[in-house]
Amino acid sequence: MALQSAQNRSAHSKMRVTISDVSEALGVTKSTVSRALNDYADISEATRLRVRRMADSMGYKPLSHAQAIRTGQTKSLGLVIQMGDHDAQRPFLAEFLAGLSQGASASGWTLTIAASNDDDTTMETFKDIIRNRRADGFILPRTMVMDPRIQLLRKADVPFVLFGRSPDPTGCAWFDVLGEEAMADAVAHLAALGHRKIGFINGGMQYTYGALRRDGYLRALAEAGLSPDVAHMREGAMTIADGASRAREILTTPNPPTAIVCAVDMAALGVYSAATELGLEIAKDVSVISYDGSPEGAHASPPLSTFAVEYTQAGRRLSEFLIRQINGEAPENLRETVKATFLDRGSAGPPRMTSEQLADHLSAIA
Amino acid sequence: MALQSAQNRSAHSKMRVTISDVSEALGVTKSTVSRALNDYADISEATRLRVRRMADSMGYKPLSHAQAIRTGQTKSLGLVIQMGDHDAQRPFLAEFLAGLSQGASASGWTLTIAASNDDDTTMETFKDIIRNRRADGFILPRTMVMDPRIQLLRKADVPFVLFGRSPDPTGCAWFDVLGEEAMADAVAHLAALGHRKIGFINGGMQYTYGALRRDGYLRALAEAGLSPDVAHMREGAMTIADGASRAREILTTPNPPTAIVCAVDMAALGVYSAATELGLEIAKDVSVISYDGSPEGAHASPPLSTFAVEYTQAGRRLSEFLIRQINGEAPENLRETVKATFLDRGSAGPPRMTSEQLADHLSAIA
DNA sequence: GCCCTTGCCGAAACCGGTTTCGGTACGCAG
DNA sequence: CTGCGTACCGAAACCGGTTTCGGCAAGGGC
Repeated sequence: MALQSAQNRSAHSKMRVTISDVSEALGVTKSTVSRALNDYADISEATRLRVRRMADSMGYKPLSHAQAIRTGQTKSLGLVIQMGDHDAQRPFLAEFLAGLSQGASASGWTLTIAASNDDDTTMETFKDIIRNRRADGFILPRTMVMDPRIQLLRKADVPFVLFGRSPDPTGCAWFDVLGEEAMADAVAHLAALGHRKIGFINGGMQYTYGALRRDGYLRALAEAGLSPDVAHMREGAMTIADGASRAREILTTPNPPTAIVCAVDMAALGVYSAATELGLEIAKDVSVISYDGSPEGAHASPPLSTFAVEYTQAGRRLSEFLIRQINGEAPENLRETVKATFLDRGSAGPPRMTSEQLADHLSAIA
Repeated sequence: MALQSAQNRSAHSKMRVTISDVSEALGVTKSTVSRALNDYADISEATRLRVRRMADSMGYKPLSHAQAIRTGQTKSLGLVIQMGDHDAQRPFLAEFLAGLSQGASASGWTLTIAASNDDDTTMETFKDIIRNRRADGFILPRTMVMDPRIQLLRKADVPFVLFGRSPDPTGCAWFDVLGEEAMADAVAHLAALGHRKIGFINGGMQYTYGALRRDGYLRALAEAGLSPDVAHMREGAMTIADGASRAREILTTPNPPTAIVCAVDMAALGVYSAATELGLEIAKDVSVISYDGSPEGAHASPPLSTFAVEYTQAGRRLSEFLIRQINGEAPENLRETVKATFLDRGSAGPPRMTSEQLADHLSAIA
């Protein structure tokens, strides 16, 4: 009945129920309702309960915009997608967004997104969102070693969480997948299969994962008693074309590796095409293990063995962390890393030839 | 100087400049400033200009949340991503979002997105966003023949635009790509190459594009003087697996087609795997033309000939249309369709064998 | 010269919340 | 019985805008 009277109060039949509706139904002032719902100390437990119940039964939910003008909090998380970026992240975007959205809406928050083309507009986009208070904090995917976004948000004192880690962790919360562990596991796996020369094609070194994955590769190499060979190491491969050219260089060295570890799936698919071009068979002549768990890899032949990242989980944790940070928790306590899960799909096998035989085979074909 | 005084007014040095700052700087009331900026008729041209200039020079921009509580308009567009959906749309999501974001921010609007898993939560998500006024209107991708989203939004009287057309167009604005034209062009192209039997693998018939693309296929077949054969037509193929099983069925009929038109790229990639499995060579034994322009198709071998859709443009137009509709324009005037652009990448060639020879070849192998 | 529009702007209410400031009632000590 | 602190809630200001209402002055018709 209280509900009905509230609904009939206005000419609009389908009006929202406001805080005044609740307060009138209870015979108290809106300030009491507000403070009761926001757990102020000067509200008696009995009143708090009465208000809670009535608000629930009437289906009252405060309008976030109305709150925002006083509190300054929009209850929305910002995400700026950089389009100029290599298309490496695109296949995962849907999952990532789903995770972010889930984590946000679990606390009644929403997700505000913007896209930008180049780096300049990216920073302007951030500034614009901050100025107009369209978001209370930001999720920063693809953390870079020198990240202008971090600098900007630090200076503006706006909360943010990283998908990735940072070399300067002060005041940074993050969620990340241990790419270095994956690279190390990949090397160990290949060494156990009998490979003695294992190459490495890294991704962009401007990202913080670059150094991490390289170190993981080098560490596992050492642990396997193998020595690194700079002739078999390349970096900056984010696309299929990148991976193909790097692989061609590596495989045509005098002592080519019989296996290649890739930091990103796209580069691995480039290795596939380079191998085909050179007359080599993946998993037999040259083994490949990669990282990302992208669907394209599953459809390649042979299917690409790769370390899969759960982007939905990452998104969920990131928005949760960001909300908690906005609500006052220390960013240092909001850090989590998880391991990637290895999908052994068949692109890595025991070496059919030694490095020498492989070199002979290649020169014979050419 | 006006700017400085405004900034120094508060203890917070980096406060936004509010409407009061502007009005004080001009010696008028905020109501005058508000009406001047909103083009009210009872403001003299001289005053309007003075206000405009001062607002610009001070960098004043109204806070959308503050406006929202009076006007009810959030100045944000809603998009609900359905994750349960087939992964067909994922590769394009980034471009689509970028377009939406561009179109929105061009008018100072933002994009609020949410993800949902199943159909039930989708509708709840819509209701939730409407109730809490997180968006003023919605973009509906993947229009369905019986679309519960349209029903809901119609009843709630919330503006929306379709990415796709609707069988019940009353009150609907849309942007769409002419898939039927693409299918027709594909058939004509294949017929010109000499194909006499051309199969068709359609996508989901619950979507409005299903009937359209089928009709386009049938129309072009008739125009080429060819008769349709139900044995060579399948539907409901949205994934690689779907396409593969449909292709297997079609190619193992007594008089198999020498070419197959696919409504979606994923299905076409399924045709690839079925063909490989059957010992057939794409573009030689069986030609394929598809639709979507997905990146996966470009990396297949041979690269997939497909009709590409410009998702960025689609997104841009859609948010533009939606904003204009929210601002009062009639949805009937906000409709646009464009043609897809054919990317001839080599998966369609002249038939190496006739249908009969193909059938013999297949039975010989088996 | 007077009245009545019309143009233009200020004053104040309003939107839906939050927060500050007092004031009342009560319990308890002196 | 009085004084005082405390628990609890109402009144009102406030956030940053929009919108209604009314009033003043200039202009036009008679």
